[in-house]
Amino acid sequence: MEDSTPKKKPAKLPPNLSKFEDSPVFNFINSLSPIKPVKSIHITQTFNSISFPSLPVFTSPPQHHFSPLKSPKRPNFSNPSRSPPPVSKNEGGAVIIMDQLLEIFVPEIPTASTPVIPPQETVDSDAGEVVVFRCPISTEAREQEDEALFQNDCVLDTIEENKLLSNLQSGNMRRRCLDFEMAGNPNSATVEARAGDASIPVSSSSSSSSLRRTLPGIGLHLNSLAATLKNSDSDNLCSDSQPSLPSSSASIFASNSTRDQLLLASSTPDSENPPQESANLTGEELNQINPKKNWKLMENAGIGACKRCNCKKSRCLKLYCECFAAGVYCIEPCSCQDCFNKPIHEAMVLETRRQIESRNPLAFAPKVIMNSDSVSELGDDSNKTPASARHKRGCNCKKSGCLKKYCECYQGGVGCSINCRCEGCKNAFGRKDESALIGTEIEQEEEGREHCQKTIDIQSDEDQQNPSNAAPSTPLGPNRSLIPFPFQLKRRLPSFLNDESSSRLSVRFKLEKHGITQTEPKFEKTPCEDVTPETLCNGCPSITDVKSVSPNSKRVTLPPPQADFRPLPSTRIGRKLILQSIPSFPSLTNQNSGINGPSEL
DNA sequence: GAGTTTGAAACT
DNA sequence: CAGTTTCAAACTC
Repeated sequence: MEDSTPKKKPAKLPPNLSKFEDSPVFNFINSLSPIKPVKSIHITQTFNSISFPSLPVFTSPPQHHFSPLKSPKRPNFSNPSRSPPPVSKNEGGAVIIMDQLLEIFVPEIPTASTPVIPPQETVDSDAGEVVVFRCPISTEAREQEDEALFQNDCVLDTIEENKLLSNLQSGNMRRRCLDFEMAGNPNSATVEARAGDASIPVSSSSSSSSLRRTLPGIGLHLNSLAATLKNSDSDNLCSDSQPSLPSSSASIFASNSTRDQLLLASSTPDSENPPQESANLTGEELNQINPKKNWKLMENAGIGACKRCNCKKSRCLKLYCECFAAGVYCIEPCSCQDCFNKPIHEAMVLETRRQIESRNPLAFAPKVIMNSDSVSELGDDSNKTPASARHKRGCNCKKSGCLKKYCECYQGGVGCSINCRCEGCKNAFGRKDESALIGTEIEQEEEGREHCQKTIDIQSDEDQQNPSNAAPSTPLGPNRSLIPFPFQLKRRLPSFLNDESSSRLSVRFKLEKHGITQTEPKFEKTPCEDVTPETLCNGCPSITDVKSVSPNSKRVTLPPPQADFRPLPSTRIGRKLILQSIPSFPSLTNQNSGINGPSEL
């Protein structure tokens, strides 16, 4: 890490900086701040860097890329996690996420077998940096293996594939986010490539090996996988689902950010390891050749993760622009005019972002926030609508009845809350009036339920003890269980880890798989319903995306409401909303093995 | 694909 | 803080 860091800094940082660092004042500040300034600053020029300053909560979307929600399409992806992870969390989270991501690709592989990412570099550095530098090492090897396994798995299990696909889909966003970050990162060739133009093709032109270097492997990897899968299964899975799914832009954002990190991390490794590329790239290469085509395919597949804006007057420098709001650069597929949201205009983008944040520090925060309690619930079922998830500000719908994507709550896959000023709310995910009922009573009631559920989960957990179950601690578990993790991890790792939720996740997934778990009433009709299985829906998110960034953003990602799952009104209602901006306390204490990454960290 | 509707974002 | 305008996504045809 350090090696790379120094290189970067000199270039970007003013000469004076070093002096400052040495100054007593600087040292003092350093001692006070948990975050190490130097590294973090540098990580990349991405938005994130900027965002950090503002609020921990917001790791800016771009950075971690965490801009989960926006990717509206990805919402599914991101599972709502509980609390917004503080910036510091991200660091640890990043590592974890990586693992999980890998796992996603290689669902079957037992975590234990895989070497864990070396914790070394991590701790202090920013999430961004950490990710970048670290991942390369352990990740690659692992990734390759995973890939191979993955392919095999694909053949074996269709369902699994679907899920994977969904994940991959979300990957689009990641990739973009990744790109975005990359832009900031001097090291990445990608940036330059993009800088010239958003044209993705850049990568395509280069040879496969070169491509690797140029493009972040993960992003490509995801794309390729998606493409590959699509051919086989994707059609089945996503095509329909996506459209219907409410994309939570906000959630997407959050998820995105997380994803981005993942991508970034993974990407780095790829670049370093050309060899892997070949393996992964089969699909990729194809994609690169026809970026547009790929894009289209992905969209069709429901991958929708990729956001495309169509801005004409905002120059993509206002929140009107979904890309900008999500913390990602506009890319070729965008139909925007006079776009300034490109790496070449990074300074402007950052400045604008800064201004917006100055006006509204939460502007780039995930729009959908999770209730602290929700994690356990949601975490289990990625598919299900997070009971406690709610839109940060609430909507103001007058005519849509909160039943269309005009409504941010609906779009985010969450119910309306007392914060909403909507009229005639009919939000399928939860009406405002329902939330109004929120009371301690309900909460208690709910808790009772949860308690029961936990008991069940625990039991099941015990019963199923397998490697995968071990999963409780590790994301590696079954494919399904894995999927949700990445999102959750993003922002709230700490709290997340503490919960049993992680363990429950795996278990629950299994149960669901067997049809054992479902207790919740079915949702009337959610977008995803028709098509699919929960997972898919989640994946499809129109995105989860999260448009953004704050730690929350990660959380933001809400799974699109699932047909099968509808949180009981009581459930949702009962929860208190926690402003994500406030970082949850990292509860490192219990971390069990819950998650590989964290535990190791 | 063009036009309309809608509600968030931005502005006053 | 409220009202108005601008904007682009979502939606409809």
